[in-house]
Amino acid sequence: METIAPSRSGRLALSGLETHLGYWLRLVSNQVSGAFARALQTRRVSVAEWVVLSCIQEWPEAKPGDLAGALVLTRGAVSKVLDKLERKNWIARRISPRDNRVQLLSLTRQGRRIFPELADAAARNDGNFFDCLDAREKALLLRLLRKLADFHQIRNVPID
Amino acid sequence: METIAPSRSGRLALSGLETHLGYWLRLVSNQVSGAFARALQTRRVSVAEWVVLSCIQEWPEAKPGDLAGALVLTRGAVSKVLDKLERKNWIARRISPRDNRVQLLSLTRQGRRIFPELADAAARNDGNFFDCLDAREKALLLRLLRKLADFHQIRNVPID
DNA sequence: TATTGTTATACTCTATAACTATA
DNA sequence: TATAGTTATAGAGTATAACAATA
Repeated sequence: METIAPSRSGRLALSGLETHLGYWLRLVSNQVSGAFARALQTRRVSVAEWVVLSCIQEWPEAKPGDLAGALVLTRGAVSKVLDKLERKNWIARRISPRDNRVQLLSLTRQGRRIFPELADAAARNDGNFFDCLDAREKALLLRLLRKLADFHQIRNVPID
Repeated sequence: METIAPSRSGRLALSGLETHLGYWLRLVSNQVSGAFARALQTRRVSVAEWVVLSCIQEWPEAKPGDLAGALVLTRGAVSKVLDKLERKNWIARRISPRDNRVQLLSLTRQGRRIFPELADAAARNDGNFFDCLDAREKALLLRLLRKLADFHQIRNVPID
């Protein structure tokens, strides 16, 4: 059987790509996100649903338009995610008393019950992944990431 | 106009999500990847095409099956990316003399000409993004990311 | 029989843009 | 007219599984 040249480390050598910090960031980030997405998938929840649910939990009376802005999604895309969450009976839409065009979103009783379960799964996923770093290293990584986020004024909530 | 509560930093507050390192990793990673994807898009190139092109550049005589393994894609998905690159005349498929089922991939003359241009765009994108960190911080970030990648034995090449 | 690559099909996710209803 | 949310449509990207050629 013919094979491509393996690198010393066991990882396929890609010197061109590997020299970039962005490459490593993507490699590691995709692994964490992928693991979490799979954890959610066993509960038939998409990452977008989880993020939207979190936002509604965090911002009582959030409006679909606000979510679209924060998540950098179209209003149409948000509308569909909300449909899914509503069909699961995790969120409710009610018309704003101040403006009949506007919806105010909230968690239902079921939504408030399921949220901490998913949040725990997220925390466990995060914990498992980063526990190979000691407290100092974690703080360092967080500081560097926040510095990058601040510098580039990243304001949106990442979805995928 | 009604609005959701803004945080001190200007970023929407999401204390539940924000406490996780994975959140910040995803936030920053998505920003770098997104910027690069947009840079590629102006040249009508997808990230998958770029990654596959890089692999073929790096591993002469790479085979589609190897790429599927390295990129964690199905052979069908790889086949389609190769179709696109072949239609652009950037790569060539030739049958292995040792096994008629196997294809050996290579860059065409055009592919060899375009590759450094895209690699430069990648380097510029990376440079711009991380230049707000000094050399020590960059080295530190790289060390932490590689530690995570090593610990979790991440071997695949990230695509999205 | 097993393997390599291709293809038909379906699904998910998202954008664009037209639409409804309010303001 | 402008805005909030919905929906019809289309496109990208990927997986599953059946397929053809070869081993």
